[in-house]
Amino acid sequence: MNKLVPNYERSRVPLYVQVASVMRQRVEAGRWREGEKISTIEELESEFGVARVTIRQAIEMLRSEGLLDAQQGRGTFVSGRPKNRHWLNLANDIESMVDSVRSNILKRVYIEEDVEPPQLAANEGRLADGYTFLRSVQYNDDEPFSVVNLYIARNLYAKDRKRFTHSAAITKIMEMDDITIVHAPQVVTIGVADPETAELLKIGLGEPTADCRLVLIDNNGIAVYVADIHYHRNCFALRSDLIERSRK
Amino acid sequence: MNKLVPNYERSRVPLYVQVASVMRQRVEAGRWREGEKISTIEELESEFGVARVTIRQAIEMLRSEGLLDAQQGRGTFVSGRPKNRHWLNLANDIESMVDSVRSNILKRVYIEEDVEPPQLAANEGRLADGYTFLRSVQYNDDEPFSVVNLYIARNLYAKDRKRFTHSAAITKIMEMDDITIVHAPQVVTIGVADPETAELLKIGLGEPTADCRLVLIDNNGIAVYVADIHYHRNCFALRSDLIERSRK
DNA sequence: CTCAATTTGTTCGTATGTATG
DNA sequence: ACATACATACGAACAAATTGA
Repeated sequence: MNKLVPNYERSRVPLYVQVASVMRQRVEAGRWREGEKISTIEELESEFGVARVTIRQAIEMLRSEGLLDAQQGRGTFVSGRPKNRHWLNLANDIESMVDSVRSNILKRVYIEEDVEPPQLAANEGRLADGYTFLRSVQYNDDEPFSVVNLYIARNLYAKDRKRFTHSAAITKIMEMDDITIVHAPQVVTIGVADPETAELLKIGLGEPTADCRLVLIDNNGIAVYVADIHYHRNCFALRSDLIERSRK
Repeated sequence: MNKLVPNYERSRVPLYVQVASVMRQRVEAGRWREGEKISTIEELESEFGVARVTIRQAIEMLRSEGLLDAQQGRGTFVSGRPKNRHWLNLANDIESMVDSVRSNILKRVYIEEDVEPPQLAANEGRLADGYTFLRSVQYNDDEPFSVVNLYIARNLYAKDRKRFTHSAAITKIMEMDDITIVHAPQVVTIGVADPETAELLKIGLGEPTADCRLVLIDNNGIAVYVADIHYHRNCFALRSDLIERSRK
């Protein structure tokens, strides 16, 4: 008993929210199947070591998400599964990256020319003379799934303002004959939503996101494209095959 | 004003924790430099649209983490940066994967023979006759950074119980002459810590983790190795180069 | 040195949320 | 449903430390 209280101390999130997280994962992973009757409140009570009301609050949360359905006298049943899980596959090579963004619906929310340059890591090349900053949001089915914060070298942007304003920059850049991209370092980490990102992705402040940093470096060693992309964690996945990858 | 309250409604995490997350990220990203004086409490109050006490609670959180130092009459200063960020590089090919786990310090916490087989996705091969389940925790500097839940085909495990019990399974399998691995599909997603994982990684229940699913498929199409790995989000990073990758 | 401005620290009262039994 | 306890959040007032005119 009382298994969770020490964890509660660790995370500062309300207990019933923690309990709800675990139960949500059980539904999602299929440990609790759709239509199935889950454990009674009393069983859950003793399993999690929390009070009855706390379990009820957690169930209420999942009920409002459409995952559970509690019926007096009968029990609590799984009524649905979370949607939109991991349908986005982050690209592993530049061709599929270009392919995947070609058909994206995006909305530019902010553009500013001649901004402070981004900070570059050791392997991310050298700074261009100046940058234009673009922020856009990608939508799927009217739901936002990623926010792109992008620095493009000023001279590149100047070549086709209109195009960069209305469609994905990476496609345009790879099509340019006079630019050769020789490196494209990418780093994927887990980050937290800042106020702007939270607002655009419609998630809570401080909630986790999949963060992707992608830089395109031309044959002069200049970082002509520097992107910080925040993906909604529920639609993000990165698939690869370690064997196909290594035999070349 | 009152910018955050709608976000608060979205996430159910205490407001001061949300504010602390944002401020922590500012320190980490270098927007607030080490030694620098940050905005006054009153400025933060109006920026975040929350009460004074809420800002103070957030600052107190970061103070206890060693990131901020508030001095009466002077202001609040950045006193350090978060440690242990992204030092683990998830492998992109099987050789570096084997290399990286060779020197790992791990602790087996649970072994069970003849368990229920894991559920396999479409591209993850066919089930072996039976499986042995192994759970281990990886440590770095006495800090846990990943939990590995592993199913090994029973016949493989039987070949060298001792070895599988005491060191990394993947190394052993790749060394075996009579087994040829032809596919190694890997999927990386963002998950949440269940009670066992939270306990082993010493994090809060429901906190995000980087989840890696790795399957080794032999030349008969059998999934001989099925791993679900949960990484501590703070030490996880996946680095690659989209260009080097695509030219082979 | 003193004074005023600035900034963090502390406390009160109130309201609501969370958790237990 | 109820009683109790504690956490969270607000607004406002006042105290204490620091700084510079």
